[in-house]
Formats: sequence, structure tokens, C-alpha cells
Amino acid sequence: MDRRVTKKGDDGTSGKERPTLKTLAFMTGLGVTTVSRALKDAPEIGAETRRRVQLVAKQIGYRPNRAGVRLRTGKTNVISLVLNTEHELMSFVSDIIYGVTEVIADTPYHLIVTPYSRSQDPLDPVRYLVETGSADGVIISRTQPSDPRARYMLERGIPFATHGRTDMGLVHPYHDFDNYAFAGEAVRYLAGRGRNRLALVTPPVGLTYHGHTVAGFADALSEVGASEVPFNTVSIDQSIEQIRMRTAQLMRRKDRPDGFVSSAAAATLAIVAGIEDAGLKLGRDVDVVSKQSSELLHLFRRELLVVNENFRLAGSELARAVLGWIGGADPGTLQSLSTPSEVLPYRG
Amino acid sequence: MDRRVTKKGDDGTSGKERPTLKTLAFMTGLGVTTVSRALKDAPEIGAETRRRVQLVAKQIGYRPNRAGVRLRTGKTNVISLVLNTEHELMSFVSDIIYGVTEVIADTPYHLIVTPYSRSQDPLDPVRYLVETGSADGVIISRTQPSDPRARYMLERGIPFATHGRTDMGLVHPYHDFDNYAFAGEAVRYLAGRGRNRLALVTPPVGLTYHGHTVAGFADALSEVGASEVPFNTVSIDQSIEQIRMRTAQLMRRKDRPDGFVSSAAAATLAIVAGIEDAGLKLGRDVDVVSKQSSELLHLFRRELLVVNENFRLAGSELARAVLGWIGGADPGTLQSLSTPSEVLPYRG
DNA sequence: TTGGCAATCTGTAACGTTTCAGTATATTGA
DNA sequence: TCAATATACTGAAACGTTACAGATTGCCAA
Repeated sequence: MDRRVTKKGDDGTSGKERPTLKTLAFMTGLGVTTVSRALKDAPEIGAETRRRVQLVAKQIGYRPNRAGVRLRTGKTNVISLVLNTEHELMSFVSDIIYGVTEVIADTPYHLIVTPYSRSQDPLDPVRYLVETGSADGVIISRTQPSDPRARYMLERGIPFATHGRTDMGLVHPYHDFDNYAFAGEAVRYLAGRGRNRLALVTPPVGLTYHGHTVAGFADALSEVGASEVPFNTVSIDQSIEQIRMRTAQLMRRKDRPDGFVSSAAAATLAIVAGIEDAGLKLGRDVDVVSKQSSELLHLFRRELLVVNENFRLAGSELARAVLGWIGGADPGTLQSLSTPSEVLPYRG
Repeated sequence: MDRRVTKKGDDGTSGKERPTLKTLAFMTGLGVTTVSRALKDAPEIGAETRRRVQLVAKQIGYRPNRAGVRLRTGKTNVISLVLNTEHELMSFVSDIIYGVTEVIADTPYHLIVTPYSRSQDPLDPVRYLVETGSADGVIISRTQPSDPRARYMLERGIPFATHGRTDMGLVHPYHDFDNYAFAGEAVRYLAGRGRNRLALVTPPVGLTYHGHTVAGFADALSEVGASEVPFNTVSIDQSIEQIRMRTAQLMRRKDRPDGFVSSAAAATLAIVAGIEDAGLKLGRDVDVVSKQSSELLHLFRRELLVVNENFRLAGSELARAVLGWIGGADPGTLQSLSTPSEVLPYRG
């Protein structure tokens, strides 16, 4: 009986409102259902109708409302990158982000950054994402051999990719840098320069690539007949000052190493500072092979020997992997390993 | 007449589904409307009912469905950080991100990263965000004196904050580092060390802080009676190689500078390399004052003079500003300027 | 007793989308 | 010719939330 002032049938053609399916339906004279299906190339729509709808949609700049889709289908069109906001000094984080955005640029996906801090359980942010259904896919880093986050997401069936491998006998997408090869190459290169008492600056204990690095280092040591100078008190996620001090201590001992293999550029800066604190000279008394993610170590000390790790590539690969899994691909086919470059001495 | 198999009134208490308002309504015996209002402390709900609903909600871990809220209210609970994915070599980006996430951690907001590349109009991503209503607030960087993005968002009434100021006579939230003061301090410090032929490594031309830096530099020069050695062919967003080469060229001339003021750490690495390419020695032939965002320049060359810029703080301030504006605060009160530290010589 | 009013609570509609179950029309097979 | 079937389209319902317009109850003044 009583008609409301704002009645349902307003066709959305007035004013500057964003066009919706209803707008398109009105303009084409079709029903919303037909429009919806025409836009996603459903087979039961006539070819001409389809073209017509798509043309009009393009003309008026129709974009599906994300909230509508998400509410109806559960699809969020969101990828989440889960980051620890306290580790990783010289942050490769931006490179990963750029790599990811590069890949999702021409998809409907958005990238959200989900942080967690040292004090939290790394599982927390992942649990949050899954429980609230906030993302269609997740990228995690700081991967562990037996990673509770990977296990959790596998159980819930949510697509993800890990930066670094796991070792749980479970298959999932990952991208990893071949740290075993890196450490091996580094040792062989140092041995080739006559260095035979080598110390390793390891990745954080507990992460998978710590194991890979240590193994590559050890295997190559015995291969070339060099020996290890234990340096277990140091790993790359310690502070610059800590590493520097410990390095200086080490280098003042008479059984000091004549070569270092360092897993991160930031740590390398500290190692070099420690070496020089002890009055020794890089390239003469000791050589250092280091990974780096941007071209700055050669500027730092020309004597440094570097191997490049491309984090932008890692970001792209991880994004591709997650999207692939979401798209229904076999997770086992979405794994990639990046081979280290050769050891690069200073050129020019 | 005919009852559907799946009928409306299923109360959502079966199985592992995420609880909704309907679930809460069923459990408390109230209507969904009442529950909804009870959760947001609406005044027309009885005190006891309110407590009861909130208790149950907490117990079963109710979280409002973002898509539902967003569809109904238009509120996205999203902040977007708009980034250029090609500039800024030594990326402070991660610090900004961490700063932002720190602030939004205990809010319902998510952070999405919206990239754009050199080839695109910087206005594109902003237009996209506004047109699709993808965010409640936006943070932009690489701010220009007359910034089309700021103007655009002001016109549309969407809350935003800029990293760096504008100069259009329009008021909006910003956070900026006082680059005028930085350049001035740097010049005065160099003058204090007897340097009087100074070169400036400027921020990218066109950005607001280029002007601030140049002005601070020029004003301090005349204040201390030093002179400028023009170095306009270089700015900090050029490649390492470019800067290095140009610096070496400059330093081989007889009218070379005896002091540099550098606006970014990455550029400083190149400057120093160029200086040394020309056979000169830092600290003896020339001094360099540089901004840095992490503590690495002192490791690089102990003779470097540094001023710290805290990008994590910038991220936090920007997030606070946007949230404040969204929350209804006066944009004019959401502006902050970060004062540079003193020039720090090498210690220890 | 009655009317008015405040205090609480509730049903319905709507946001934009997709899916389900149809409907109408044309086409085919016998 | 008629029924069966394919083709092309459509309305209604539902996802979870909030806003609007009531509805119910109890209490008090007249």
C-alpha cells in the first residue's frame, strides 16, 4: 500500500554513481542475470548479446564491485604477503613486493601486507587470514623445515607459496634460492684463491635455508680439502654491532679464518668492519664471498666477492605460484629454484 | 507452498562455519538488528543485553564479515600505500610499510600496496582507487609542489596523506622530513670543518623536497659565505654508475668541490666511489654529509658524516594522519615535520 | 482508565553479485 | 502435428551487514 520514497527500481542511470550490473541491465534492456553471465562468457548467452553487453560495459567503464563478488562467492581477489617486521636489516622486502605487484598488475588481485612482530607466534597472522577468509592466497617467508604455517594452510586447503622450501614430506608451491649451491660455489672459489680456513656466516638457525647453506658449505669443504673455522655465535639476523664485535674477536685469534662465506649483505658490512677492526686487510689477509640483493657491496669494498640473489624475481615467482594454485594447477608443478650466479669479483 | 530444501532459517550453529550476526542472534535469542547494535554500543540497547551479546561474541570469536560491511556501508577498512616500483634504489619502502602496519595493527584496517611504474601517469593508481572505492584512505609519496593526485583526492573528498609537502595553497595531512634544515645543517657543519666549495646531490627534480633542499643549501651557503660548485647533472634517482661517473669527472677538475651534501645513502655510495676513482681521499680532500635511513654509511666509510632520516616514523605518522582524517579530524591538524638529527661524525 | 512516552527490541529492505530453478521461443524428430 | 529438446533469457534468493520504520512493554500523568 504505502510506497517508500526510495523505491527499488531505480536504474542507476542517473548521476555519477558507479555503474553496476543493474545499470548495464537497464541500458541493454536485459536482465541482470544475463548481463552477469554475458560478462563472464557463459556459453548459454547468444554471441551477439555477449558482444553487445561487453561493449557497453567497456564504454561506461563497468568494474565489478569487489564487495558484492566477495560476499556472494567468498572470492576476495586478494593475495597476502606475510612479513616479519623486525628481522631482515637490509630489507629485500621492497623487491619482493615489487616482484609480486608486477605479476598481479594485470589481474584483479590486490596485495595486502600482513605483518607480525617478533613477539608473536608466526602462525598468528596466517590463522587470522584463514579464519577471516581475508585472502585467496598467501605468501610466507622465513620458512622452516617443519613449518606449522604450511601445515596449517595445507589442512585448510588455502593456496599459498613459501619463500624457501620445507622438509615435511608435504608438497606445496615454493620459490627458493639454491643456497646449497651458493655455499658450495663460494667455498670452491675461495679454495681456488688459496683460502683453506673458512668461516660461515649462517642464515638464522631454524630456517630451512640455514640447513641448506650449512650442508653446501660442509660438502664443498671436504670436496676441496679445506677446513671450517667455527663461527656459530653469529648469524645474519643479529645486529650489526654484535656481528662486528664477534668478527673482530675471531680475527684476533691466531687460528683465524682466511675466508668468509656470508649469507647476507648487511652482515657482510659488519664482517668487513670487524675484520678491519682487527687490523687486517680484505683481499690480502682474508677474502669474503657474500650474497647481495643489490649492487652495493662492490661499492663498499672492491675486494668483496659477490653472488647476486634476485628478490624481485622471487616475488614474481611466488606470486605466479600462488595464482597458479588458485587457478587450479597442481601445486607440485609450482615450485622453482633459482640458481646462483657465478662468484663475481670486482670488475672495472 | 513448496518449501525449498535449503531454507532461509538455518541458524548457522551447525558445523564449523564462521559465526555471523545470525549465529549470535540465535544463540542469544535476540534479533540480528539488536545484536548488530549491541556490538557497536548503540544507546538504545539495554546495558545487560549489550554485555551479554558482547560476551557471547567474544567467546565464539565473532568477527564481522568485511564484505558484508563493505557492501552495506561502503567502508572498506583498507588503507592503500601507492608506490612507484622503479625509483628509490636503496629502498626505504619496507620501513614505511612497517611504520604503517605498526599503527594499523590494532585497528580493523588492512594495508594494500598499489604500485605504478615509470611509464604510467602517477595519477592512474589514485584514480583507480577512488573510482573503484577500493580504500578509505590513501598514502602517496614522491609529492610534488603542485600535485595532481592531492588535488584530485581533495576534490573527491577521499582522505589521504602525502609523504612530503605540497605547495598549492590547499591544506591536507602530510608528513615530511625537514630537508631545508638538513641541507642547512650540512652546509654549516662542512663550513665548520673549513670546507667552502660545496656541491649538492639533489633529490629528483620536480619533487617538493628538491626545492626545500636546494633552498636550505643556498641559504646556508650565503650565511656561512661558502660557494656552490654546480652539480646539476646529478640527482639521487639516477643510476649508481651515472652518479659515480659524473662525480669522478667533477672531481678531476681543478675547481672541484671540497664538500658534498647528499640527499640519499645510495647516491652517497656512488659519490664516494667517484671521489676515489679520481684518486682523492674522503676526509682529507673532501667531506661528505649524507642522509641515511639505516646505519650503514658509517660502516661503508668511517669518514662519512651522516644525518638520519627515520622512514619507519614517517610510515607511522602518515598512517596516523590518514586514520585521523578518516576519523573526522581536521586535516590541518594532521601535519608533521620531522627535524633532522645533528650531523653525526664517526664515533668509536 | 486512558493516552503518552521512553526504553528496548524486531522485521524488512538494501548494498552488488552469482546461482538456482524456471520460462519463453525456436528447432528438431517422428 | 505434436512432443521433445535446445537456445536464450529471467526473477528470486542468498551471501552478512546496517538503516529505517515499526512494534511491544512498562510506567506515569491526567
